[in-house]
Amino acid sequence: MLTIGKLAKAGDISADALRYYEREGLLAPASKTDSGYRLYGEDAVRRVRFIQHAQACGFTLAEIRELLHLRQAESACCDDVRSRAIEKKLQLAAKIRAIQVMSAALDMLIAECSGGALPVDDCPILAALEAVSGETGRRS
Amino acid sequence: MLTIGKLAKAGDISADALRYYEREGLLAPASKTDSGYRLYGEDAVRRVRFIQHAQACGFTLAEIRELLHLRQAESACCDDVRSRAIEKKLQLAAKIRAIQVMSAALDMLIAECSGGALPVDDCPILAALEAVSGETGRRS
DNA sequence: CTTGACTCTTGAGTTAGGTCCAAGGTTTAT
DNA sequence: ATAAACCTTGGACCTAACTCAAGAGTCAAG
Repeated sequence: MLTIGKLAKAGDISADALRYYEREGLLAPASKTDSGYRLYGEDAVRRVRFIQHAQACGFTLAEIRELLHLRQAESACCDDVRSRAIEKKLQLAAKIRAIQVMSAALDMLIAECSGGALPVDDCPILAALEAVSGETGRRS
Repeated sequence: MLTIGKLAKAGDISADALRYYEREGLLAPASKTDSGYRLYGEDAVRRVRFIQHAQACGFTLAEIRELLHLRQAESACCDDVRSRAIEKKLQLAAKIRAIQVMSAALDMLIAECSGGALPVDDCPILAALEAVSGETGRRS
């Protein structure tokens, strides 16, 4: 049995975070000592890894809790898990596209500005940011 | 002169958000009536647009405040603005790469699972999430 | 003059995933 | 025996960009 400190070290995570996971329903200690110390089994190490890997895949803690609950439910099948993974992948792709849109907008701004020592009053980037959408920095 | 409600409508933003921008030092009203109502000039519409466009480029409000202050500073030149844009573009690229790493991790999980009606106990995705890093779902 | 729409200030709440702290009890090592 | 290291609970705090609520004052139209 591991105390919270040992588990924290084993999982390279803070004890505070472990208590937070418990509050969030992700990881409960196997038991407690008479004095109230949390005691974790070896499976807790695996569960911490699970949480960390799932986080690295972009799942939120709420989603991870669902995945863990899915594992308990006997009605659930592997497809349920797989579909959640695919859904998350779609979300990530959407996020990437959103950032790419920002990046493209920035590209246009950067392209307008040769980047001299012009005073800021004449900066085409600032002008473009102020202009109505779609208007170019070109002055007629 | 525009009251906050008119400006809000013109900029398609809430009056609360405009007051928030004021607190954050991004947009102050030109004046106030005797009774304390905020009055904005036409330039406020342009400034709201500036903020919105800059946000669409991924700048935070704190960064936008800097851009606006830069415009005031006479020591600043166009290059200062350009370098901020380029820096932001690098940040966005880093964010995209981080999400791509997540996506690739998800890909590996999804590939391991043909997605049948297997009970979750045998789900290779859940197994892989629990495994130590680098270990595949293959059982010897 | 009244009604309804608008605005004011202040302060708190939201999301997510924690971190940090205080005051005190417990265990372990010397 | 006692000091160091550990653990407990509860709550405050953090970021970012707002949103919402309460209670009071203001303004325009009918």
